[in-house]
Order: sequence, then structure tokens, then C-alpha cells
Amino acid sequence: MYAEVALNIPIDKTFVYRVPENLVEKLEKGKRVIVPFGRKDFLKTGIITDIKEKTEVNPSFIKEIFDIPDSFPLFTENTLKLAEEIAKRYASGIGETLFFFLPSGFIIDESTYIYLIKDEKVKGKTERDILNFLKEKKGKVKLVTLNRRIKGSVYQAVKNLIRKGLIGKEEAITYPSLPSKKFVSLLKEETVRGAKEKLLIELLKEKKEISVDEIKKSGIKSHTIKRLQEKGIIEIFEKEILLDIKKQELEDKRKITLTSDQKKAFEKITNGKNETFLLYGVTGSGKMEVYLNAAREIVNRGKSVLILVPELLLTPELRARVESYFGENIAVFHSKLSKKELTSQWIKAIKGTTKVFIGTRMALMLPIKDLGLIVVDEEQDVSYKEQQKPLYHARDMAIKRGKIENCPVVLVSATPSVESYYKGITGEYIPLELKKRISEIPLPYIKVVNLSEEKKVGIFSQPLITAIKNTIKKGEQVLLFINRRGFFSSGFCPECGFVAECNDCAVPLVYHKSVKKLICHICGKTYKPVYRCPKCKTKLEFKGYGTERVEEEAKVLFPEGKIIRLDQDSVKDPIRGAKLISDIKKGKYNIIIGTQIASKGHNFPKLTLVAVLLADVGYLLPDFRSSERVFQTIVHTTGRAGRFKPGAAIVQAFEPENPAVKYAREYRFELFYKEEIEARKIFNYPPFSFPVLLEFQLERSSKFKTVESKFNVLKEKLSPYFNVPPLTPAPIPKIAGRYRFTSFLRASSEENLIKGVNLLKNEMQLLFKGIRYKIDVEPVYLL
DNA sequence: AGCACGCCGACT
DNA sequence: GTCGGCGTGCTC
Ligand SMILES: [Zn+2]
Ligand SMILES: [Zn+2]
Repeated sequence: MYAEVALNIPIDKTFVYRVPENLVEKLEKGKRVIVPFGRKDFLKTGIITDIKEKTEVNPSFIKEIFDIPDSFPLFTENTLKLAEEIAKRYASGIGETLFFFLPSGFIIDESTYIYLIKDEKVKGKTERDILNFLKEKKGKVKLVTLNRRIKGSVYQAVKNLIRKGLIGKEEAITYPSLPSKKFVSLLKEETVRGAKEKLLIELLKEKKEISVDEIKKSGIKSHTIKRLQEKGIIEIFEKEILLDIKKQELEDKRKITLTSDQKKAFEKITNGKNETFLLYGVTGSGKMEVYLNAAREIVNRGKSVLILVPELLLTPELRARVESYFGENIAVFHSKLSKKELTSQWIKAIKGTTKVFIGTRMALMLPIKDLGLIVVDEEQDVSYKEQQKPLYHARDMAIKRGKIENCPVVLVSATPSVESYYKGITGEYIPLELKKRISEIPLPYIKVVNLSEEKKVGIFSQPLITAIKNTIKKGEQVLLFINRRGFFSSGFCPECGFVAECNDCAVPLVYHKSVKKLICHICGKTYKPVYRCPKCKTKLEFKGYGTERVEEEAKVLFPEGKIIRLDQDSVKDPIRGAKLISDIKKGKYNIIIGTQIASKGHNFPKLTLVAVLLADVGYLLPDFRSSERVFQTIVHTTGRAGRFKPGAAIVQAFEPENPAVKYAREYRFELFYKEEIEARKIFNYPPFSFPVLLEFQLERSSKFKTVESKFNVLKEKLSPYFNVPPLTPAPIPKIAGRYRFTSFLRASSEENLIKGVNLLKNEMQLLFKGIRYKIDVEPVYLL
């Protein structure tokens, strides 16, 4: 008996292992295996992707599976299929893909550790660096970490140092942190005096083992437990637990009568087979009620539900709202959970003890059985695209999963992506429109101010100043949206044109007044501020606006305002961030200056005026979606106003006649889509083409010539599948010290895309060994 | 990816 | 000679 095993190495290949007699019974697809691998037979964690009687591989090369530790698989048959699809579409390997999604708590790997014996003079630079690193670290360091942190031939140098007796090595296994809990059991029966002590012993007589958590619930303090342990009466031990199951009946905590539009959508979804629905309608039209009701119906039929949400939307508020439908028996899944929590949620999925899962894009692969519905909320959100390998799009792969699981998928949005909207028209998706708002409160009136004509004080136009003053006078709140944090873009020299840029990235630095530093928003590197041109000593001029600069101007203009900044910088610390948000809700502030963070997820009841300060900057960026993003920012941000009582919005723009601005203001979304779809068609952008962004990241720009000539050879081979433009410097030509060259390939059909990507992946591997590159299929960021 | 091996210039 | 930097190839 043989098992095909996928390992966490970046080659698109599985490995064949023999299954020993004693493990045949435990053999199952999707299960975790521990196998020896490589020359050193280091133990590695793998996933069984297939089981076979025969194999082509030479029997003398085949090794034996070391262990199958679990009684259950970590991937279902369906999620294994999904992983294969992802690997195929996004130029990734099956092993790479599986291990990208699998929580690291499941991984047991053996590796080499290095430690210092004595420090002596050595000649080689790499050897010196290694000794210094070990001296600084004190203790054992993984060989791989050395290799990552030190440049040069680390492996060679380590070998030499071992031979010289300066360092030592040992092999060790990293143990996984499966969810565990402390338990207590009785060692001997002895009479004790204390009432609490007696109680604990009584409890232990009844039940052999009780978890410390549970003991504490009956009013016994931890020092009591400790004292009995010291006396040798009880014993405390760690025990692996799979999960703590909270069984709860689903009850109608919310009695909501759906409108007729909502009811229609609900019926369509709950009667769905494996269609993709596009559920759309303006803010406040009750989209969430529809999908939560549908989800509850599906759960009542005994099936499970997966709800995907963008990163910033997974707030306690949202969780509470979902809990109001399902009780506490829901599981969240996102990157802020700990290793143990992630493994625990994963197990809940595979065991089927929880029926409702809500998470970010990484929740896509949860091994949920009997999936009856997948929801993708805010389907247009860019955070659904993974930015590391595998560069998958969770919305598109959710649709794929729906087909594999044979269940309906609902895409939800107030402003669908142009691609999804178009597919709603062609019938690929079934459109479900909610035309009316639920409440009587009208949508905010949007006033557009022309920034190139109107009088301004700083960034504030006269109409905006008046509106802000009136709003805070009434005791209500104002949100000022600006799409950048920091103060302003660092200076440029009017004499010689010098611009303060990051040394590693070709982007202007942003001045952050609060920390008095220049910060690169691409790589995060900080610099001391410069005020004079280093070349000609002219005083630098500053331009651009960030939240900090808006805040400073607002303080002068509105001395009566209670102003707060709400951006990544101010909510970095989660505890302080949560406090900030609750303070805003309480009305402690009346002028909120925020970025994306402020325009998503949170409802501020007293907010009645929203302003988009620079609505159409970014409109001219070389990205075919820039217009769509302007449109979405305006609709989403202005939609924050007047959730609870009528509100208004002001949009400041340089070109008010720009369709993205005009149609957002008039709430004539269908006209925006019509024009945008027309433009996409003319210029052959998605949904009319299937792009791949090929990006080289070169250490030296001088390497470009050889890369380019090799690329031109490849170009010919790719031409049956892609339109291949020449390799050119990326719009941001340098990031983190690497020179970026890109080619924006376009396939005319999905079939060509998949075939072409496969060819591209294989050819690139052969042609560009030792060169860093990225194959971004259907990219979201083009800069 | 992680690791070994083999090639080649530089330096005892 | 041989040390150490670097490119190449293999892993069931
Ligand atoms: Zn100058
Ligand atoms: Zn930078």
C-alpha cells in the first residue's frame, strides 16, 4: 500500500511513501502524516493526497511513513480538490497551498539547531557573522534562521565551524501546540480540614478528572488547588482537548419580518442548488438580514455555513450580530487568533461540532463538512486577494468551492465589483437586488464641491466649513475621510526637483508629525526629517495631505471641535483602539478624521455628516480599477452618514464631472457600471480579459538585460495563450531595495489563462533559477 | 525550502 | 594545496 504525500516545499509535486502494516488501518485521504524526508531523513509533516496499490516510483527509493498521528483528516475530499484548483490557477504547488492554509499548530518538523562552543578568530566573513550572531542570541538557533539572517554560504561555513570545534549542532523536533487544558485528578484519599479543600476532593471522587477551569467555576481558587497538589493529594496535568463544545439550540432571538424584496432573495438563496447569487442594494437595504436568515434556514436543515468577510469588517459588532441569529455556537477564523485557537477552530470544522463559520479569506479552506451555503460579504473588497503565494482570490475560490461542494454562493455588496456586476448581467451570476432601504431614513444627500474652483482654507472648502460648524453645533458628529495617514508627503525642492524618497523603495516619504519622522508607507522604514534640499540647500516645499495634517488644520478652523484621528496609527494597539471606538460611539468626540478603518465596520449613531476630502486623487493612477475605487470610496464613505437619523455628505473633488463622482452623487450606480463596463471592453480589461502580472524583483538593475533577453524567448512560447507586452519598469520601480520589472499578460479566455499559467510556471522555473519573480494571476494591485 | 556537492579564484 | 563564495540539482 502506498500513499501520495504533499509536503511543505515549493515544488509542485507529491511524494510516494510505503504504508507499514500497522498504519494501514489509519490510512485516509486528507490525514496528516509524519514522514522521513531528504538525505538526512528529517521528519516532516505531510498530507495524504491519494492512496494507491501500485506506484511507478522505483521501490528502492521509497521510504516508509513514520506515523499517522490523528484519527481524523485535516482536509476533506472537497477541500483537497479546492487546494488543487487553487494551485493550478494561481501558479502554486499543491503542498505549498495545503500548508499555507493549515494552521501551523498541526506541524511537527525536525530541524537542525546550532549552538556556540567557543569564540575564536576566523578568517571567513560568513563564519565571523555566524559566531557573532550566536554570541548575541545565546543558546540554540535554528540552522534555517541562520541561513535567513546571514548572507553568504551559510551551510558551508557552518560545516567548517563544526569541524573546527567552535560550534555544535543537534537535531530536534518542534512539537505542535495542539489545544490543551490543565486537568486535576485525585492521587490518594486523605481527610482535609478546609471547606473548599473538602469540596474539591468530593468533586474529584465523583468525576475522575476535572479541568482547572471547571473547578474554578465552583468557587475554588487556584491556591487551594496548588496547596493540595503540594501535599501530594492531587495531581495536575496537561491534557490535549479537541474543543470545548457549546451546544446550543438555535433560537429566534431576532424576530424580523423581511420586506418583499428581501423575502424573494431569501427564497431564491435557500432554494439554490450550486448557483452564484449577487445580492446587492444600497447601504441599509438589509442585505445582511437576508443572508443571515438564509444561513439560519440552511443550518436548521442540518447543514453548515461559511461566511467570509473582509479583514477590517470582522469586528465584535459583527460577531454580536451573527450571534443574535445563531447563539454562541459560531466559530470565527482570522489571522489575529493564536496558534492554539486556529487549530481548535479547524478541528471544530472537521468534527462538525460547529455549524457556522465566519472568517477572513484564510477561512476559505476550513474543512467544513456538509457545507450548505457560502456567503462572501463586501465581495468587491481587495483584502480577499492574498498577497503572498498562493496569490488566490478568496471570492473567486469561494465560488469554486461552491461548485465542488454543490452548494449556493452569495456575493454581497452595496457596490459590486465591475466584474461581478457584469456577470450578474450576463447571467453567470443570479442578480438579487434590494431596491429599497429598510428604514424611512433617506440616503444622505451628497453635495459635490469643485476643489479647483471653490475657495478653500487649507483642504477645507467654504461649504464644508459651514456644514461642519452647523453639525457640531447640533451636537452631532462629522467624519472626514482622507485616504492617507501621516502629515504630508515629504518635501520636494523647487530649485532642483529633489524629492525625499525611501532609499529602498522608489516612493516619496511621508512626514509623520506625531513621531517627528519620515516614514516609507511601502516598507515601513523611518528616517529623520529633512527641511532643506541636501543638494542645493534650498528650503523644501511640502505637499499632500494625510490624517495628521487634516487634524492640525481642523484644530485651527474648529476650536470648539473635539477632534480625534482614526487611522492605522491610532488603532495599532487593539485595546486602545477598542476604547477609542467606544469613546467615539459615546459621543466623546465630534470631528473624526479617518482612513479606510473609519469607513468600514463601525456604526457611529451620532454621525450625520461625512466628507470625502480628496475624492478623486488616485484617479489618474496607472491601474484600470482606479475609477472603480474612487466610486466605491465615495459610496461607502458617504453611506456612513445618517444611519440613524437623516444625514448629508460632502465630496470634494478636482473633477466633479468624472463619472465615478457624478454617478455616485446621483445614486445612479447602474450608469456608472454601464460606462465602466464599456471602458473595460474597449481597453480589453477584466471581465473581458484574464490578466496575469509577471513581476521580476532584481537585486541589481544591471541584471535587467539578461532577464529581458530570456524573457523575450519565453514571450514566443506564451503567445498562443497570452498577449505579452514587453518587460518594463513597474510604476513603483523599486521596493525594499529590489528593482521591479513587470509585464501585464492578458489571456482572452479562462481556458487560455489556466493553460498559459501552467506553461508560464514551468518555463519560469527552468529559465529563471536564482531570480526572484512573482506570477500574480488576476492581480488586484498593479503598481 | 533545505541541504549537499562541485567548480573556481584567492590566499596561506 | 585548501578555503570559502556561488551556482546547480535533488528530495519519494
Ligand atoms: Zn535642491
Ligand atoms: Zn521603503
